[in-house]
Amino acid sequence: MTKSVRVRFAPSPTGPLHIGGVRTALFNYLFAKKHGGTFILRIEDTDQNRYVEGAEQYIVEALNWCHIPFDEGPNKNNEFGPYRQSERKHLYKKYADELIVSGNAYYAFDTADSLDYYRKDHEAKGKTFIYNWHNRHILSNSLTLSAEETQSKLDAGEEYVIRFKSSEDETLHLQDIIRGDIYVETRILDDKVLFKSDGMPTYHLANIVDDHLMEITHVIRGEEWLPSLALHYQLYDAFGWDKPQFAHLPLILKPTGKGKLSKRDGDKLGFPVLPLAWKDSETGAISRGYKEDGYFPAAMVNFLTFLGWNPGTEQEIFSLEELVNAFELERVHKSGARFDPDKIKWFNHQYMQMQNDIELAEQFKNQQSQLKDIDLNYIALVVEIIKERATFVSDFWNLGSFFFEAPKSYDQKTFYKIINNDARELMSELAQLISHISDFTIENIQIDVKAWIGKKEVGFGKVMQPLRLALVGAMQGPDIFEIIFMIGKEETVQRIENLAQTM
RNA sequence: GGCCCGUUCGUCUAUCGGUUAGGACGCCAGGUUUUCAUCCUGGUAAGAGGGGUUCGACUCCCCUACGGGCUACCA
Repeated sequence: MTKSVRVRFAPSPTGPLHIGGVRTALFNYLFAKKHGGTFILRIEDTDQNRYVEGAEQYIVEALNWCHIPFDEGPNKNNEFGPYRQSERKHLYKKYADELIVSGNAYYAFDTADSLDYYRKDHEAKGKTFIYNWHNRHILSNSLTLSAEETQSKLDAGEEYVIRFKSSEDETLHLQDIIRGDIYVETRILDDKVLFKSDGMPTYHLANIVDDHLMEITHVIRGEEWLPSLALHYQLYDAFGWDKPQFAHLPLILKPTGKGKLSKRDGDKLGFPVLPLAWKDSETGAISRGYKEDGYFPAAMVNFLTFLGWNPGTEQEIFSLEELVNAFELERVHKSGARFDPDKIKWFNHQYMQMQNDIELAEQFKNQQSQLKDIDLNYIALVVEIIKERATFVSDFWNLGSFFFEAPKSYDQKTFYKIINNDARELMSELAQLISHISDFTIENIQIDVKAWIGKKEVGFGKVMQPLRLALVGAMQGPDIFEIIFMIGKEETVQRIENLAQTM
């Protein structure tokens, strides 16, 4: 029997999760659900200096808003917990020690200053300083020091780190579900710090230990981790543990220009890069979020899934359930994908059409104070008419304010175009006509008005243009007879008379 | 600089040795709407370059160029 799938999303709480992180979480979720597995949230807060208040809560809220909740994580199904690495602190030292005993790691006493000096010195000579086999024998560590010296330094409470003893001459064969076979020479790898002088493990140690303890079967993470894969392989081997399978996701790139999408791009480029708005506690600056900008979570999830993945068919609109069924890691791309703010808007427009009118009406009502006393069913009828032209609920008011209140002004250009004695007289007559329509249905209004225009032998435009101006205030909006029917006889007559008077 | 990964229309992508290289976003045009938008139809536009392998390469291999990532006691 194969082990049941267990994947984890392991962000570090250094700020709000951005859209790239959301996609990593999403692919983990999709993969887990596709295989009936478990999706775990693990908070990698081993760097106390970069910890940001509220970040963890943000991550949880973002996942929930996207409807990709985790099955195990902080305060949820504690079977493999705790899920914050800071709360697992006591665990890691033992494993680091184990590696020292087995000869796979060693104590290093080099100060940050001295390493800094080496790096700068090498850089000045056009070389790169790498702490590994070629120079560890001349640096200050338990490999160069005698056992007694090392022990006395330790006893004296001198600061130390524990480094992995990377092998000197080995070719590692790494395997990635998305990228296939990768070969790396260990001679160019450095002896990464596993355990920091502050008593915390580094990412590498904590990650491997936790993935092992939490019985993670598939590590799905961003491409930025690919260079670390060699180290992680060596770590698993050093512990004698089975490795999970790995999949490194392509990065999301800026819409234009160079490099990967960063948190700062959003405000700079005029679109959100965050799922939820975030207020920086230091600067007070607020970064917009997809939620607050009016995106439907399902639209964002749909769009995000198609960044670096596709089902191989021409279908683009997928519910989350369909996504789960169709998702395959093997079809994930190797190369980075540029983020396209236009396309996510298009997705939102598509999802708008699938939304329930009453629910949209509720949102609309909550956003627009003018709607406070308007019947929800009437708002829903308006929504039904105007949503096909809308991308966001916030578009509704501009698209259909005239369903709720008379125009406050008239479009100047159109007004001067249609103003003449003819029009004024026509409008007065039209108001009369409409006020006498007894069975006020769209069909009847249309038939009567058109018949009247035909009888008057004036062009349709002569009547329809001022009529639209009277009702809407501008040359835009849905079918005129639909508007007349919606706002009702009295209101229509009133608006036509208003225009006539203004003329 | 070093190491690793990548490279099909402007963008997201299909293609897994034989296709008029398909779809979507955007853009342009036409139609519908006697308005605007939506919508519909059509159009624009691509295999980085050079070598191989092969009867035949977008597809396989190599080189170059370009892009991306990493190169911390950060994740």
